[in-house]
Amino acid sequence: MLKTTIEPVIDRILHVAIEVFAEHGFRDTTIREICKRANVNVASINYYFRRKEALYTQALSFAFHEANQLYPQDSILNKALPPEQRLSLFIDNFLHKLLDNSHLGLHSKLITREITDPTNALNGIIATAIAPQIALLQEIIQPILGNITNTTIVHRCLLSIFGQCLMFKHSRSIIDHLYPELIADDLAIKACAEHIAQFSLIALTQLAQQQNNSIS
Amino acid sequence: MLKTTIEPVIDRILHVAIEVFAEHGFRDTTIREICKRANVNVASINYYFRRKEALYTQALSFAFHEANQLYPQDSILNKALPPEQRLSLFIDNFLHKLLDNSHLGLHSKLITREITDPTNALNGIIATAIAPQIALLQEIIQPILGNITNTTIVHRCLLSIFGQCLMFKHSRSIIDHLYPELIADDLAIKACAEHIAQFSLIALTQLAQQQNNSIS
DNA sequence: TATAATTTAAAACAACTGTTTAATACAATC
DNA sequence: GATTGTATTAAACAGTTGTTTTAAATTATA
Repeated sequence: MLKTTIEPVIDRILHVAIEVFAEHGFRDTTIREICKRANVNVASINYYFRRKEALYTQALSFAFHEANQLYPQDSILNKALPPEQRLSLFIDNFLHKLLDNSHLGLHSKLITREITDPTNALNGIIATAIAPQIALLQEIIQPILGNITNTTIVHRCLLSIFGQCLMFKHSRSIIDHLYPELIADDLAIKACAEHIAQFSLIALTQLAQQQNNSIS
Repeated sequence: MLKTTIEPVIDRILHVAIEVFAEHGFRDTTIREICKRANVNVASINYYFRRKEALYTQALSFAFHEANQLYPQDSILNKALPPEQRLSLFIDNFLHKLLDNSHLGLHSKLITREITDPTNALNGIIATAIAPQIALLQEIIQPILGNITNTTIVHRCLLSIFGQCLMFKHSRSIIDHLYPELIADDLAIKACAEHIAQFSLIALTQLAQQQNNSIS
């Protein structure tokens, strides 16, 4: 008897799991729902993954891996570029990752869920996926901040930038309701990314300048 | 037989409900857990509130009401104050509301949950509680933005400011993990509020100035 | 082909869920 | 004091959950 796809059962389960976990979260996702969509028996989950939690953890790793492949950061990593440009590229890349409406959108939704309502998997995610991104942004803005080396201040600036981006993801329900035109299409998203980059660059530059003035 | 408190049963249920809903979210909260903590029979919920959803809705309204009472915005509403000062006050008020560690912290957690993972109650909350706050911030920053009247740009600026604040709530798990010193105590929170105010004010002012230059 | 290992399937299990029932206790009113 | 409306209780109901069992089918191996 032919299956609906040639895709191996275990991959089919993982793909569907990302989908359903993203939609309903870990606790509200039922194994039976995943099995129904993946067209496999409930016992298969236990056979391949032992427990629901193990399936969830594997789905998360898979999501990160795929997200990094679909939105590469090569140009951002290029240290030869001026920091202002790298900042723009970083924000644009990050925002598009967050607001992706394709299959990948499920990934960022899954990760967002893990941040706002953590499970045991969060620590691993912070270490392997989130911390490196923060470190990258810090490396980018440090030259802009110039003489500002106080870590607390730098951290606050990092959060200011990430906060502006994540707003579009974490408070999506409100934006959809009040300002849907802001994220209507790819062009609108690009404009938002440019706004955040401009808004942040102005602030960072001016903060650095004020620091210089206070020293001299 | 004496009850553990003199507080009426219905109030006891509501208070405990806020607590448990904030901890576990609507769907993961069980009526039995609420009843256990409130020391009432499971049938009492049905007796007083008919359905779990009705209890949730009432708990949400109650949370907003209490939050507004504990963190009044009188000074912010004073239109005689300069907009720069009102902006600082607004951000400080908002951030303290978000990061309150007392009983009220449960309220903002409950509301945050509703934003990131909406139920049917969201529409009502946006209309009665969220939209007015956004309108207030818009009223405050409009004078700073000066000639910038393009609504899309204004909306993006609003989101930039709210995003910086909400970062501390929505991504609390990450901040607790990586930068716990940023929100260690009331003083640290106040410093964060000042940072956000300064960061935003610089950007808003400069954006307005650039607009003026491009016109002339 | 015969045997073993792997994969799928249906059904059952035990625990938990929101909600309802039916019976009782309590309070106020007549 | 009997009666009425309110409040509380324990138990049951019907449905769902993660997980396991047991058996059948499929595939690989000898």
